[in-house]
Amino acid sequence: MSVNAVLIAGPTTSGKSALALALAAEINGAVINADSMQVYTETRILTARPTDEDTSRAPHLLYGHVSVNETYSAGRYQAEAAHALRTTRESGRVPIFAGGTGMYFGVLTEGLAVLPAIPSGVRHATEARRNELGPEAFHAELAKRDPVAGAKLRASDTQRTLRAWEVFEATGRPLSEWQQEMSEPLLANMKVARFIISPPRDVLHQRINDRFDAMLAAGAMEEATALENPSPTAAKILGLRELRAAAEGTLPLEEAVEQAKARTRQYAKRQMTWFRHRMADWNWAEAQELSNILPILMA
RNA sequence: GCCCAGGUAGCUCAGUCGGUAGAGCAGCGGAUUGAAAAUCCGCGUGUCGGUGGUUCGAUUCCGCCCCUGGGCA
Repeated sequence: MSVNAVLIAGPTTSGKSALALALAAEINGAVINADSMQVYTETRILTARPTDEDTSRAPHLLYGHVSVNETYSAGRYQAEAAHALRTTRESGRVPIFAGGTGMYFGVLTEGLAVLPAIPSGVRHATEARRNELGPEAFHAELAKRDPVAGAKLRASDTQRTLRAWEVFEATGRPLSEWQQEMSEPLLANMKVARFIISPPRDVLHQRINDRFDAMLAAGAMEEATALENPSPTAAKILGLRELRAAAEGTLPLEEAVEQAKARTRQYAKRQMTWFRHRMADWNWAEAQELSNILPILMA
């Protein structure tokens, strides 16, 4: 093997996890998670996390190690992935990163802006401020503190305007300045093989629909309703909102299921947009067959 | 069999007093630097059931046929 690490990305239900497992067994590898939602402990079904059977066949790192009551972030992923990478290499195994979160792959291959953690109190105060002012006035206030962010972001972009505001609030410096300095990519100076598993769209949609039905049959409803106070990050798990609404009786189950499936399809589409434009030079394969990637790995 | 109501975008529907049509959802395209399974931006994709007729022109008016739902038998 001439590579130090393997990256396998793909939209949800593309079969990337199964491929990563098969590859790990083949080349003495360890699978490291690159998915923002599979880190949560209590939501194995809803996030389609690898099973115990899977994890017994090869080491799996950064899966299900975080409670849904905790908030997670790209920054925390950077630290944890660095550690997982080190221990895996020390054990003599090949690290195989598998997942669907484009931004986390960015941490691996491009780095992340270097800036301090923002205290959670600042985030809460920032949200309260935006609610108080309304999106337009909040955006106008932001532009006074951080003109670059003000010009770049729309008032309607809740998430990014909040982020820009809280960074300025906590550090006294505009986010755009912090972003000038990037950390070293986790995989800097390593020989890396990169793959995208990209099934045809109609196949993907069929699999998404089927998988959600399977999740329900496997107890997704019980899993969703059992969660108490999921953090804002965990609350975004697809299907969670819909199933909880159904359990509360505010949405018919059939509609909840349709909405959850639709949102999953839309997510897969966003993933594909990212991959097409940010990972255009990766090795693209339609199916999760080992034979699609082994020749390239061994070359 | 007869009487109503309806057949318009993938779905639910609006509309055109005759000049080839528009909303929501779905879908498609794009952005993405610490909540990213999030957040944001852009785009109607259509034999207006079929067929004859009237008309310069029919999705719209008229006839017939087909289909769906309800009622009467």
